[in-house]
Amino acid sequence: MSNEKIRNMEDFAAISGLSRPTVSKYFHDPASVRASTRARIEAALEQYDYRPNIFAMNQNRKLTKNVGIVVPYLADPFFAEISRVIERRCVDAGLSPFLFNSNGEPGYEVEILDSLRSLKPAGVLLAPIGRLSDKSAIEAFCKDVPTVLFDSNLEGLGEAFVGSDNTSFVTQTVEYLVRTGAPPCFFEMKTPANPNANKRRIAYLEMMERLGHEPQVIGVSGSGWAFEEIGRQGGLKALSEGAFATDTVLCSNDRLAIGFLSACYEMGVKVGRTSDCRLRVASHDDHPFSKFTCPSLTTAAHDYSAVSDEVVATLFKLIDSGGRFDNRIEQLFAPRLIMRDSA
Amino acid sequence: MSNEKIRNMEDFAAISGLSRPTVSKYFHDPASVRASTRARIEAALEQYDYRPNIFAMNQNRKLTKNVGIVVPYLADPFFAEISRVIERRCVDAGLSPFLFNSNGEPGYEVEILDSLRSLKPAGVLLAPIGRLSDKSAIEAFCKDVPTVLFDSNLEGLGEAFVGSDNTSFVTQTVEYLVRTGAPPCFFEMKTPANPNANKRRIAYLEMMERLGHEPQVIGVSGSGWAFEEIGRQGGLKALSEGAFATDTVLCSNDRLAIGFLSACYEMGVKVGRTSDCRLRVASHDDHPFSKFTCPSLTTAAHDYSAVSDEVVATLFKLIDSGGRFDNRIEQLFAPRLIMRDSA
DNA sequence: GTGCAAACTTTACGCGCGTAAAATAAATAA
DNA sequence: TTATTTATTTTACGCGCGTAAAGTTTGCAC
Repeated sequence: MSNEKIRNMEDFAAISGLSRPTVSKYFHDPASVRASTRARIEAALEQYDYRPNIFAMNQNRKLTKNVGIVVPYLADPFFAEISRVIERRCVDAGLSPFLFNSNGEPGYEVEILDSLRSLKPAGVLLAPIGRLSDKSAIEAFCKDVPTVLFDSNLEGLGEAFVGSDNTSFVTQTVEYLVRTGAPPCFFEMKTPANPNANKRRIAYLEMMERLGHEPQVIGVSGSGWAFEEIGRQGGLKALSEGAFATDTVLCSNDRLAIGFLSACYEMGVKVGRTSDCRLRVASHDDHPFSKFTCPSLTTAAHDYSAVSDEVVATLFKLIDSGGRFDNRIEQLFAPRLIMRDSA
Repeated sequence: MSNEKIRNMEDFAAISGLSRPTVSKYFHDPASVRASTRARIEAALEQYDYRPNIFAMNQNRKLTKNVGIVVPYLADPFFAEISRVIERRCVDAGLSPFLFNSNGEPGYEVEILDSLRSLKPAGVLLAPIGRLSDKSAIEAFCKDVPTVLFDSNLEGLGEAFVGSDNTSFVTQTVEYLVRTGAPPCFFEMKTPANPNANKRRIAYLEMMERLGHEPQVIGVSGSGWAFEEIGRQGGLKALSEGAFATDTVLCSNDRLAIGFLSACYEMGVKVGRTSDCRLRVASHDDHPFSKFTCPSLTTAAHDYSAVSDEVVATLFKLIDSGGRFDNRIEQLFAPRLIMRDSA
């Protein structure tokens, strides 16, 4: 590395013996310049490690290379994990991802979208908070900025949706539970924040009917995103009231199940599929911690990798198509049953 | 909202009947203009919801209002939580936080710092990966950008460090465990990623000596950030070998303890402080999930709120001081013992 | 060698704002 | 009232780059 000071692209172009517009073109798309030119630039880059000023770049570009990633609740390892993978894919594709956390607060979600607007992003990947989201604000945003929704589908919003097939989650778990024991009761939040929860309840009811069993939904009260605590409190209450018609409980999601299992433990209710157990518990999501619950949690796993691949691929397609699709695309991925000790 | 199009600050200044430099000054610091002027701008702002172009703003400002927040592993809810609080504090102070996740990869940590450099941030809050971090790269970065370290202290790097007092964690837990039962064995990773782990082991050894008990450190193998799995595997091995000299185990951190508890459960080792239990287990961090383990985990809690307040306050002081302190500041906060069922 | 397209250079302008300097106006103190 | 401080306006320049247009060179096929 030399010690001559490269102050701007002008300087850098000079020392690499090229004109500034050519260098500018290279940074816009390295493949757009001749191989020999590219080599010269890259050699100079090694020597002087110049980087274009991103503010000046983005100021004039009609389309920046910025990508916004917005998740509803980053303290949930599920979102931490998926946003990590998405970020990486964006970087690999030469885009600059910016990660934002709505933290379950619809007002903050809107604020994020507002500040995202001024980043002039090429596209945005948005996992909305859900039921409580300010849909008209999101709709307005999607009109201005090419947006792909993921995780939670808000009907009609954004150019595309990529997520997991909620029905298939439940179909698989219910089928498994019925095949191997008693038909499950369904344990969920009465007023879930996330629309996926509604799809799962409906799928449960349909599946139970199809299999000829009486469904039983136990809705616990509580709001917000402290699902574990809600599951625990609801579990303590339901267990002490003997609310479950069968010995099998299917939780709407793993975080609820984590709380429910802690309630079972506290009340001395042994969970598992062996004969000495009083309850079987299963759930959905394959939360990173579900392997470490006591007992380990039987659940249905999102196809993380497929979802994140597809959500990024869809965004790239969207950007290439100039930010609009003719028709809104919906892509659902099938989950996979993970059998562990709890059911 | 009117439908006249405000294209830039020029237009906006015109409709609010002021000059552009005055408006510019307002956006730089609202308190720097007369109250009546401020009112006029804010009235116009309501009507036209103009926002300055952040790229043009940052291009010329010697000091931007950007703040970088870098955490080593966002899938750890501890970091998700603390970064959330810090982000919020920054927004409230009129700064623009940008959150980055090193994901335990030292190479990526350096990449993040590189791209942060070009954001020209007023300051950076960095929780380094730790032992594996590229210290010379971080040192070079800290020379260029005012940086406050938090969570893990890399000696001498950055202008300040804010974190929890690791010694106090261990002093409190060991004291409690000894007072209420057998002296603890210490369960940790052989080659921990995080320097805090070393401080905790040393504190354990010192405390045991002070109390006149024979220390026993059980170091489990494994690397990376999958602490739960490492704790589980190490736990299974240690339990089956009967490696623990006493009936009390103190884990270096909660994530390890979560894995260890799942190993205990799997092996039918009952954990708790009642007489029918074979093992007591305690730990450190008060991980968001430690309340939901089976049994719930006795641990020592970071003073999240004090740490995040102080880390942000320190950054503000640093920015006000022009990016440098005369002497490197270290601020440690005392943890608090959280007694639950596991010990 | 001719012809031609692609790549490159030169020139020139603009983006939206920061910021400095000098002149003017307004608020405050005396 | 006058002097003084503080705000504001005017003017003017620059930041680092995108990008368009017109001319020049290069590589390549024939």
